[in-house]
Amino acid sequence: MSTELTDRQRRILARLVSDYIEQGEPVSSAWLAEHAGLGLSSATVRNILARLEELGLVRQPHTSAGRVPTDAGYRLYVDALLQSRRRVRAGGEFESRLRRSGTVGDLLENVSQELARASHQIAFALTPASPTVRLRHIDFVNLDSRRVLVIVVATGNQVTHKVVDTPEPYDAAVLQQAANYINAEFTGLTLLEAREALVARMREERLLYDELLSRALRLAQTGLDEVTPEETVYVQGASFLFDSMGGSVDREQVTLDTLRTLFQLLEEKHRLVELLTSYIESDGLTVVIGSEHLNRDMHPFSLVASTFNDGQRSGTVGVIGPTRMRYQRAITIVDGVSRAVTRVLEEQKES
Amino acid sequence: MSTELTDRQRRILARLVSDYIEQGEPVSSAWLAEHAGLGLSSATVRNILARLEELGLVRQPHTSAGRVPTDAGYRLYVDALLQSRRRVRAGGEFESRLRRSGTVGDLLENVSQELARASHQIAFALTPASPTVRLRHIDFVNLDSRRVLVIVVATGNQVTHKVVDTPEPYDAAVLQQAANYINAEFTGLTLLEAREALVARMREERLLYDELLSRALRLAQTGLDEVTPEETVYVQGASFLFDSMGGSVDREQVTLDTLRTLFQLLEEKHRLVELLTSYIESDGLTVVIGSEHLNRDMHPFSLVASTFNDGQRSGTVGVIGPTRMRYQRAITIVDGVSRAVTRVLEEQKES
DNA sequence: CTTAGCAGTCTCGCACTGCGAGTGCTAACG
DNA sequence: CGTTAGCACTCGCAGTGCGAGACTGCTAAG
Repeated sequence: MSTELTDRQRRILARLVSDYIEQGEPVSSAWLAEHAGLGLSSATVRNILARLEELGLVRQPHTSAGRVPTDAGYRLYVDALLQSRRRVRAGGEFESRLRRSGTVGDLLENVSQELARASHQIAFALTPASPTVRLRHIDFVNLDSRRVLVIVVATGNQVTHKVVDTPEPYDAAVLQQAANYINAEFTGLTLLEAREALVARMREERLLYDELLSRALRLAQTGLDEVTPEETVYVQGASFLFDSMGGSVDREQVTLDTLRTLFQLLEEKHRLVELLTSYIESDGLTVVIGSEHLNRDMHPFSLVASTFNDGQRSGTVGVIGPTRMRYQRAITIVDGVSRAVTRVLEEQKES
Repeated sequence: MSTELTDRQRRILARLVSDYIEQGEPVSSAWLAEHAGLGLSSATVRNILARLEELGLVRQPHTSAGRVPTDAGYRLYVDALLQSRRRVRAGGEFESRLRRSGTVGDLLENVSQELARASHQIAFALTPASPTVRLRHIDFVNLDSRRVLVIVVATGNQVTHKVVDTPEPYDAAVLQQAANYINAEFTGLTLLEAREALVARMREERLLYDELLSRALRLAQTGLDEVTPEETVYVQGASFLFDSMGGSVDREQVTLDTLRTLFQLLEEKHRLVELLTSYIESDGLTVVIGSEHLNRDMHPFSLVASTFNDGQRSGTVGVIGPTRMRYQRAITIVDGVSRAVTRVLEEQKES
């Protein structure tokens, strides 16, 4: 592993991986000799392949078959891609559609749809619960004697709501007052800051013994505590996964069982979020290939993701597909979309 | 088809269907002779089966195989089940969880989860856009000079929101006033009624030339127009579908391709809604079997659904599975859950 | 109408085979 | 010493043939 590859080895490997990705069949030495562009005979190529196999970069499904990349082989290939990456700006038509989405939710939904459509793979977009999201507006609606609907609007026009049980009944006027108070005093703070400011204020007000205000404050606190904007995930294009298991059911590494497991994973939002957030690298594009995943269920699959960040809100967009994935394509698309998202968010922040 | 079946034929058919459902293999005449409880020889059973086959109720996959029900066969079986139905009250633990869900959305999500869990099949719950839903609360949030976030709370605590473009800027005070006005005057009306009342009021107010109020009213109207609570669908348990294609890939009628098509259908919410709402019968339980579906893509599958209705809001819950489904079980579960939903909604309406 | 018996049909699993693809090795070559 | 031609060898794969087993439909007798 530690051994550096010669240039020739690298080129053979690259060709092998990309041909295998396109064709889906083990690549033979003869084919490489003829098409790799180096003037080599198949015998020489065989020697090189044997070496690559020793290094764990390729393997043969059975004795008399061509070579197939291992996850490590894909890794080298992808790393090379990432270095010589050209940046492509996503279609302007798409970006203007993004610009038109009113809320972060709409935006991410559009993103996941576009990603799935363009990459023909399963796509996701999420924005995790962020401590830097700021309060924009709050509202209380009286439901009955013991329950109040709390509606919180955060930056990004993210609307969340929750019904909270209250120990004592409130009447509409108090609710209105509480909302007005918070909206006047605390908007622009992060949710955490708002909560702290609220607690501090309550301590002061206690001294004043203003019963009404004090109760309003208490309610406001409960509301803020419970209605934190959650992480939201949008997943699109699940049906594309079926493409990855071509006609030959048993030959491919993606079996019905692994597919099923992945679907289960996708259905449990919290597990999915956990998985994805663990890959949010400091910045930029991440590719996780097959067995590099910590999660066993993901071993047959690769993930191409990119984080976006406008300083206030971060998030991840990307695609999931079989390890035999068109990485070049996926990387270009994900990168382009992610940049578009960042641009759009930056713009909206200014306004 | 028009011919009435004899009692014996019915019993044979019922036994055949239920055994096939349990075992998944074509049922032979010998097996039926021994286990059907009628004191008949296999030869006699064969005669009966031949007759049932003429009637299109059963068929044999190949010459020397046992019989398998056709969709028409399932239909007869299910109709018999529906007549002699015993009602089972769903677990109280589940019902109390339902009761705790604050909004209609939460409730339906809980329902779909419970249905999937209990039936081991893909489950859905939806409430369509309903003209009888009433306005509970409205709120406007200023975003920038041209955009306003409108938040509508309807009965059932259904919160919907949308960003609307406005031709002219509003300032916060106007928005506040507009919201207050609508909340004071129009809550309790259906959305349609509210809209009409608003238009009528605008005509009056125009005469008064109160610029501020008139603009507030206009905004309110736009808001109500655009933010109609949409139908929402919750789907759970998609991964259970994989169970329906047991090991023998080619024998079963559910193939990879049909599965794929169904997944595509499930992903496009609007198509799914269209499909499901078309089955909302006047009342009660509906079972749609295989080729009875209008939609070709649904032919390999059956659907068991039940509508609920609390007078104000209607909806549908149910499950989807292969035509070889445990109908008895599915019907009991869906029926129980649907009744539980109705009860819970009725209770909440009173309070 | 029912039933025993029987011939006929079709699937399934198994073993066998020939073919083709592709490799690894070896020996010769520049 | 790297490269290459040649060759023997290994396997997977698809096709074939065969026997066993499972059911049926039919017929003739009860």
